[in-house]
Amino acid sequence: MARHLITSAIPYINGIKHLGNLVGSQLPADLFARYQRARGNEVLFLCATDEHGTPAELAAAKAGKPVAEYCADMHAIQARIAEGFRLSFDHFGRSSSPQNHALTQHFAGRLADAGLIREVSEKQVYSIADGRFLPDRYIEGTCPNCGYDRARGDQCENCTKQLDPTDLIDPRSAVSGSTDLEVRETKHLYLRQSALKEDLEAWIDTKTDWPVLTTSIAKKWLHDGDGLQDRGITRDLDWGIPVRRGNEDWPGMEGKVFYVWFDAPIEYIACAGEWAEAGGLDASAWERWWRTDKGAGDVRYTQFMGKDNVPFHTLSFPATILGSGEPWKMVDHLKSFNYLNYDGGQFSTSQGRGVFMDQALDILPPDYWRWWLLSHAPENSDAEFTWENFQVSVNKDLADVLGNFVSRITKFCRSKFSESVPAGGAWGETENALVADISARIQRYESCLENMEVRKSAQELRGIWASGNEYLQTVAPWSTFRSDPETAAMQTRLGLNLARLFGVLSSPFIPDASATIVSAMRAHSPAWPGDLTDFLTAMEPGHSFEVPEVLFAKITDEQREEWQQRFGGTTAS
RNA sequence: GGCGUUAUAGCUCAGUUGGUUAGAGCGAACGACUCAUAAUCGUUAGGUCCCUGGUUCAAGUCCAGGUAACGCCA
Repeated sequence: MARHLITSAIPYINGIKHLGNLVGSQLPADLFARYQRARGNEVLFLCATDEHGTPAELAAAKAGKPVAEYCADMHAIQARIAEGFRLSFDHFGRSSSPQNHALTQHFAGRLADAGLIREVSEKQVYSIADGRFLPDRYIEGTCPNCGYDRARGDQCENCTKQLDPTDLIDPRSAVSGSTDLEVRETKHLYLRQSALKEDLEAWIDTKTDWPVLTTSIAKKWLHDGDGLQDRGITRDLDWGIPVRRGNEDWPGMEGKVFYVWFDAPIEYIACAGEWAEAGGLDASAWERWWRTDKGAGDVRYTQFMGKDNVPFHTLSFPATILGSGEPWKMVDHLKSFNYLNYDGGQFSTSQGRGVFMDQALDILPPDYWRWWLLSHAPENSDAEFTWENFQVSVNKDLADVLGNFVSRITKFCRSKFSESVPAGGAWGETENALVADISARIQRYESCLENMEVRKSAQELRGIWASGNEYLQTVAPWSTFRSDPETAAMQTRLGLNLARLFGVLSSPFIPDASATIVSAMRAHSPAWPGDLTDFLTAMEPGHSFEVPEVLFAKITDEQREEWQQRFGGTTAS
């Protein structure tokens, strides 16, 4: 039995993510996890919320809540939505967990011991009224270049000129509007990524099976300009993981926290600790997934993420792990996704443009979204969501091809025979050919899923559903029935068994509908098909079933138009 | 301004290391069926593979230049 460690990029805490975020990491990771479990493999599937940093603090302030409370609330909301989409995390953790505090401090200590941390003194803008240092983009002022009065400390978005906060005329805090600012000297820790460049490159060179997109991004960062740059791992904030060197204080670093990019990926590991704790297990339970010296040698680790996250996962996080000198499990395969656009533009939180995860679940069941998103996943290039395409795809694939198949075969059997599998007749050439055809299709389906070819696997699955309709159309039991009821019974029996097969095979994509089909067939948690002839004769004559409710109601033109309107945003096209 | 990605049928997209007549689904037209969610099944029609030039016996595929869209960075 293979062992799969699977992680999805961890979503940031401030707000609800849109469909593009969902299809870029969590959803395909869930597909893979569900498939591997269905094949009987051992899976640990982890995700969490990324909770530290300035945006979280500001969002909390805006909501009028203490940041810890805000994060706890938002974590609960994101967890509920994830459940709504049937994301089957073994644990949905939090980067603010005690486990992550301890582990992040541990890594920092190890890196310091290895001589991979250096201290840097730098000048940053301090807001006296806010009582805090301000990151560049939270300082506003007048652009010295074009006179735009709302330029940010990192860049003027009017003339795009790159700025330093000290360049701004009449700078003020974007948090409070206060102009009572001063430049203060502050000390920070930097991870000497440059010293690990050779190790990182050697490691990446071993990953010959990674997509070109992934390795080329990594190589670019390794070689661009002066090569891989050292990176600050601390910040002057209140909310975060206090800077400590392992279990000890870090002189000079009092009151500072680790920078969110440093602690967030470590949460992948810490999350396994949270999972063990939640299940009442001891440390060995999670260490056998993460420590190659404690049983993780046979683990295959796959990460899912959007393309913007690739540098962190190919360089920064591996630098942390390699630099520690400890035997942590490193990623084996890294599946990255492009972006999903919304109706000719980008999803936009500020403009309310596009569909967000909570809204999606308000209007339709999760299977609709899962099917469309996965069958149109932005694997090779950016993809496009349009309501017309969504309506047509979902109606055709789910309602007409799959839903109607289950409906027609169960209703036919009920009207001509009864609500149990009919007896009589024997397979002929057509049936044997069908089994051979579907066997080949299943093999392709499995191989696509194994290789995480998301779109292709959806196509294969759809083809399997369609073969059921082709069969019924060819043998036409409704005609056969008049002259040869025995043969019609055999054809109907096979049709019912096909419905059960589709239920089982579809579970990674559309878990709810799959469960409905399987339970309507009164097939109790059937295993993934092995020998197809056996599988398609499993429901024997006399086995009772029920005719399920309509599996997928169609999306009407009225609904589509209403949603198009509602989610078009303030600058609707 | 630099870098990167993309450009294939009306739409959404496949096209492996260059190798006959460029594929799928949807949409369209026509036909079959009438068990079923006006569903299904079959057939057909649609392409100057963005443009120009080059390499080659052979280019959607490789190279150069251009155009357009998008993204990232300084």
